[in-house]
Amino acid sequence: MKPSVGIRDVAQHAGVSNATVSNVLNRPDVVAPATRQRVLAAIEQLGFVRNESARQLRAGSSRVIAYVVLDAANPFFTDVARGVEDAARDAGLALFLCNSASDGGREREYLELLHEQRVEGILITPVDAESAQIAERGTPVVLVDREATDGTRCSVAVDDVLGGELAVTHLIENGHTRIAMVGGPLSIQQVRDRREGAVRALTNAGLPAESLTFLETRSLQVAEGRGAGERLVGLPASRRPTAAFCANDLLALGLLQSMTQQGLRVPDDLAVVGYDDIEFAAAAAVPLTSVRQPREQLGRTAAQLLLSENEPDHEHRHVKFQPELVVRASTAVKRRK
Amino acid sequence: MKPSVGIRDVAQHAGVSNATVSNVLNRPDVVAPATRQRVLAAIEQLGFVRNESARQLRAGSSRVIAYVVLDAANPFFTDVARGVEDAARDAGLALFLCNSASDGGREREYLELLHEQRVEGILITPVDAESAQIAERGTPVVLVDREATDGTRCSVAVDDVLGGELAVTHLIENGHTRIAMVGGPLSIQQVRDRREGAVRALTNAGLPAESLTFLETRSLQVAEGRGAGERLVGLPASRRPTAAFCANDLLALGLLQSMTQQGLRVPDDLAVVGYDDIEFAAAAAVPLTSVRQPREQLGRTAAQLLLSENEPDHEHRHVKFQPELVVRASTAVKRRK
DNA sequence: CCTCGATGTTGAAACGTTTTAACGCCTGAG
DNA sequence: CTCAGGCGTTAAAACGTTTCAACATCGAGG
Repeated sequence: MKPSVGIRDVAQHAGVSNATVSNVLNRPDVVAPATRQRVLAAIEQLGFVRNESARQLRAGSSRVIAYVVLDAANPFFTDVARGVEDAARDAGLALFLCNSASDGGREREYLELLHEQRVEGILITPVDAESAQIAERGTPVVLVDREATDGTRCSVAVDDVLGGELAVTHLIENGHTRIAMVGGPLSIQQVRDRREGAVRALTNAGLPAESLTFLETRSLQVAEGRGAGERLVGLPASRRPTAAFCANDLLALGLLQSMTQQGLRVPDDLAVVGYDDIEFAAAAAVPLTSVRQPREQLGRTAAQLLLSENEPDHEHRHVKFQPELVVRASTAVKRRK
Repeated sequence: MKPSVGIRDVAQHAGVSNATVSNVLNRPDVVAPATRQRVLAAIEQLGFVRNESARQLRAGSSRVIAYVVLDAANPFFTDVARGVEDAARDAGLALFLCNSASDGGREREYLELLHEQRVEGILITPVDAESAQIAERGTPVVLVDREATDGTRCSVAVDDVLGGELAVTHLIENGHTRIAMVGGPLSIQQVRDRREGAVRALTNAGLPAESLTFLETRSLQVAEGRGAGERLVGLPASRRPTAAFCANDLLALGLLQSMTQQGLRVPDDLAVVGYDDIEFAAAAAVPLTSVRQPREQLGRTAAQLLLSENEPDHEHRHVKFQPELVVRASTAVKRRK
């Protein structure tokens, strides 16, 4: 069933030593063309596949990096992953994606496995602050979309406070004064930062911090956005916000849907701003104003930082990108009729 | 920097032989409790991490399966992956996700790497029919969302002809007779099958096959759906379809957006049916009628089939699931005003 | 007191590569 | 004719585990 043809079978078949076969595989230029041909033919004929475990055991390096992602179903992360993969390919590395699905247990298991596999490096968007304290075990680790609090590793993040400020400032400029923020849970650093930015925008405009109605959700999924929409509409008209800032686009899409179902118009009855600018934001029936993060660049930079880890004079760095507001129909200024 | 503490360092530190350490790791019950404690303490103290390469080299098995996915950014595939991972976890295996991004070259590279890594098995949604002919190299391979034409491997698929038939029959029952199908490229088997189903539905209803306007797209992305929408609206009113069947939900979402932008109402001016029933389909501003595939079950079954591959009396099987129509607002019957 | 089986532990041989230093051969210079 | 140097090839030693047969140790049964 599995004859498991090895390098020495190939060697024997080609009438050379196994060292020569190894050379053909790793330094083709060093072996005479004639011999090389003979060896390649033997490889083809026997269906030989190099055993990466043995190779790695001896050679040390694995040619693989991994990205442990928080939620593989969130388009934001798949876009980041695309950036990671591009950078990895440029460096001749393959990328394995692991999905922790916001589960600390899974995350730990994958980290353990990846360490054991001796991957070249690990990128991770950790489930929570605790799990970010992953013990250093010899494999370089870079935090993605989180800021490393201590100086023990590199991190790549986006300025979420600024993002929140951009979003809410935009709403204020459009004449809104009663604004809601939808997001949660507050255990997520991002949500806290974005809210802080929102409050700062209000303060800058001379508005009281209380004019921000905070609707906390249990997760950042579409369904939660729908729920928030219902809560919003249930508020007494005098206190009901005229605009909502959502902590991510999935929530915003849910909110949007909820509005439409309840017979309210976006942006006329409620302006909506999302966060992440995922592809579906632009594709929504009412295209969503959103705070764009440089997703692919985030991934690409994280990968590059990871690769620089084993340079001799490596210093851990914390890169922070600036977000950018993308204005679309969901916050168009109310038409005077 | 990397002292690389091995099993024998642990052994020495605990005053036992390396065989005992190995036993603690793999058969804890066989070693005396006292010794076990001592060894575990040494492991902890030295920060030992088992070298999986060496383990695998000797032991043969890798405790990992991989899923080579066609497009990691398509929610359909991430849902399938979720099913795969659940099944893998139940079997004590980890899942590595690899993204071929519809690129035959990447796909080949990943397959090569995975073979070399000696993963326990590979699940793959191949880029095209050719690449489905992956040479058997000792690692079990199962096709996902594709039907294996030859009997050399297992496959898990969904009846796409039936799916197309369900979709278009529904439209016909709602009174539509001029129907468009949006999808492509036709090199994708799924698209061909779904079209075949659409035609069959028309035939069953006694309508001519020509009443199906086929709008071919270059990919199954949102942007292509928007483009198709513009082409559709550009048709002379007499020939313009009153309903559209899209080969997947991404196209349908694009089409939907295009309609709204052009001031047409869904479903009043154009009824729309999608395919896959991804989460965003229900969350769209006009909730999308769609053909649901048992995504997670697809993944789960594929994984189970893969695991059964190394049973002694294994026979390659081809599982085919039935799709199901989910009716939502995008095909609500036109209200008589 | 001897034997036996059970229980725990160990030494050494794999596993399939990569790598290093050495080897033989050939060519051209002296 | 000798010798230095280049080139292609090779034997053998790693790499860090797992596994297996063998080995102590001990208590019980004869």
